[in-house]
Amino acid sequence: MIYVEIVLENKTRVTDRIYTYKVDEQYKHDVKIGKRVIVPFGKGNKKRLGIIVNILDEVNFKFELKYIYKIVDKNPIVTTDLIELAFYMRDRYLSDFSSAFQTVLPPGNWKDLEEVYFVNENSINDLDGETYNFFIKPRSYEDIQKKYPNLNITELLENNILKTKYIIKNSIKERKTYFYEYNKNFKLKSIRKNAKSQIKIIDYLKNNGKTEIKKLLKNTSTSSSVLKTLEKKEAIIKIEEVSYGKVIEENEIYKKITLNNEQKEIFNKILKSENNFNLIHGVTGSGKTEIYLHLTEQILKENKSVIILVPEISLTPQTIERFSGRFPNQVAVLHSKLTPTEKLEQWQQIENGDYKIVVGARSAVFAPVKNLGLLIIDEEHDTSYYSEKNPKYNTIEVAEYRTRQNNAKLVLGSATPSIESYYKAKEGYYNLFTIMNRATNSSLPKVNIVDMREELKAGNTSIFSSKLKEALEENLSLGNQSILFLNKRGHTSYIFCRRCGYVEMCQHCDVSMTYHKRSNRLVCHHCGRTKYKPNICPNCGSRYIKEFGAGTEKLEEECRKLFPDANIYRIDGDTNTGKNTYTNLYNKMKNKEIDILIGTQMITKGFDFKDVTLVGIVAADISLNVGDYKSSEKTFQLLTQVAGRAGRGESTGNVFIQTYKPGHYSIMASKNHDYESFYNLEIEYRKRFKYPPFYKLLNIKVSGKNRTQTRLKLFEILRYIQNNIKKEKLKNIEIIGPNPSPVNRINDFFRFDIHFKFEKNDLDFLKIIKRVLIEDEYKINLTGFKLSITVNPISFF
DNA sequence: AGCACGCCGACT
DNA sequence: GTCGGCGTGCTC
Repeated sequence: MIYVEIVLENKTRVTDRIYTYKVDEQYKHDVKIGKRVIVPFGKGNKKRLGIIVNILDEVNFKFELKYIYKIVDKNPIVTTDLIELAFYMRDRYLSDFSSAFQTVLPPGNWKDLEEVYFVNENSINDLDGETYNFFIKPRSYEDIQKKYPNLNITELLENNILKTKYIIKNSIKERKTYFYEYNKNFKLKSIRKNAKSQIKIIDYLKNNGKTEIKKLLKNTSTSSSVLKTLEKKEAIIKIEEVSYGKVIEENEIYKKITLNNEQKEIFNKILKSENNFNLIHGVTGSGKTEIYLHLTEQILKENKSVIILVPEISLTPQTIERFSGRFPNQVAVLHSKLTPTEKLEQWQQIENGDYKIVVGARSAVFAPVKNLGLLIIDEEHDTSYYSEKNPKYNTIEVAEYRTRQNNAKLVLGSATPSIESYYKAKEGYYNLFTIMNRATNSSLPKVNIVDMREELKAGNTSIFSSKLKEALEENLSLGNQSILFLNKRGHTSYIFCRRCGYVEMCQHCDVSMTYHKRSNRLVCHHCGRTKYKPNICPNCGSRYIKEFGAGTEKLEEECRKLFPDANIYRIDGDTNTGKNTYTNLYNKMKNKEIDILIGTQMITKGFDFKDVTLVGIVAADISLNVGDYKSSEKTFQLLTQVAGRAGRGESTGNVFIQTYKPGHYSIMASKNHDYESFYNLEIEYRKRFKYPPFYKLLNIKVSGKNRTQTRLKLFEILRYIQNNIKKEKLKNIEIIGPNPSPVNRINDFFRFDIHFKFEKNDLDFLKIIKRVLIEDEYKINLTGFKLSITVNPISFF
């Protein structure tokens, strides 16, 4: 007897485990790991979709197992490597099986089952014509109820007039094309001489071979009924082929550039090194992309595949052009703007080996390439590499796992590496390569810091400092382009004093307090302490203390007032809706139809605007005061990236950073283009306050309709965890909470958090969490509650 | 999450 | 005597 272990398509935590089924003799040779199966499940033997993850010869169960109902796939739809990866993710990120598998399976293949009813061909006389025709196409129960509410389906099934089968709900259909081919074994004599059309078709197919139906009918000017006749006579054979739409336009060739000595050295070292993990720290414009392209070329020569990941936001036509322009017709693209069908088609073509290069956003790390040889993560510091949905994976860790599986090279690149990655490089876990100079010989921009407190003292309360205003005026008169950057995000804003720059901080934690509009209170997300919003500044006594939050829209308004003759263009989440927004923007910039471009993060990635000579960062403090352990890092990265947009052409760029905290180290370091000194300060802070990379973080969030009960539920969970920590004598685990979540209520659900800090190598702690919350050792009743676990959240709160 | 089972009250 | 409300417990 053969047994299979399967993972079910699932919505609940409770049934989220592996189930074992028997395999009937008739399917014995058909079972393979990675195929989907339909199985009877539960007391009602309701049919469920599952995927085979293991095949066994013997098992030891105290009860009788059930037989699988049916095998869905002819061939496995996922490789064992990727199944292994799904298991790894469930373990590492404490997610459920179902969503861990969702990420590695082809898009749209892991959904609910639906039972459909269709007619038995032999019973044509048992139904009236209309009903019979209705049931030629398989119909769902609801569709039948709508059309024929009084039809007795059960009786029709019993009498074998209707049959049923299971389909996957809303699954994506393959695009199919049909061809005809001449059957060589056909005896021509059986065609009558006066059958002109038939002969015409046969002659055509004999001369031209396999032909698509449309083309065949057009070129022979015949009708499809003739084809039907010939098909019946078996003179011609119908062939069905899956066809694919194109996602990438034919691009201009992107010329190969010879690497300079610095780039060449890195290229060679990456290829030769024993260590497969690499980090390239190169200033903006240092030519990292060119190194990627050369590496890709080399790996392709070795007949291996390449995955290139870029942040979703920078997956602009310009980025895609570079790769598809250098490697025409070899590049697949995966990102969120594709339709489900396009996604599936790209996926299938990658799986077929039609494409050896995949460019995509984070989920492309799971692309089913054959023989992975190189995985590149560009802008590796970007937060979009953290998944916010289950499994809440870190793309870099997954990439490490996948490249290790395939003995492939991993290359991370950034102008501002994340503290974690740079630390790993310094520890020797990654090879570290540093490029200090721009490849194009253009120099790094000159960065000016504007102290906004001085502006206020001088009586300037507008968004623009006088220095930035003057610089904009001058740049406009010279006919050059400018970018204004304002990163307005989040719904809660902080409170600060416009006169002295004072920001309300928590007295017990080193973070700024967040203003909650609803309760008109300031809350510390760290310890949960609150206080009233002050009306006068506790530091200087001024009344200029207030909620901060001017967005890009306001900025645009002010800008138009100030420069009525300039061409001003704004791009942010609100304006970036259409498919061609990026292309339009790019062309407008290139044609100099825009003088001042206003935008959020969007404009900082994936674009090279050669003629931009001035960049103004309107409010550098926004990301600094979010009250998170990563806020300094984020600010430094953002400022450096935005500043890097300036002066990529021949003339030197100018950058103005407006801030109320001119002395802050992340602002100082970005002014001086000094990553190293920023890193040295930041890593000390991380060490002292037990943050990554020295400690790991874990967040448990529970939400529920009732405030008190939700809070108590979290205390109950914590109690089990604490007992285990005590039992196993684990040390150095810091517990913060349960506290209300930053946004305490969403959709009438109250949310509470517990945060843990634990030593980075303490796997025992993770095992405790797994036992308590995933394997459910204590049978914690969570009906009515939602539970969410995040391992290594990017933002602690 | 579903679904079946079972125990209790209301109604024929 | 039996129909159905919903609380409880299980799913290979």
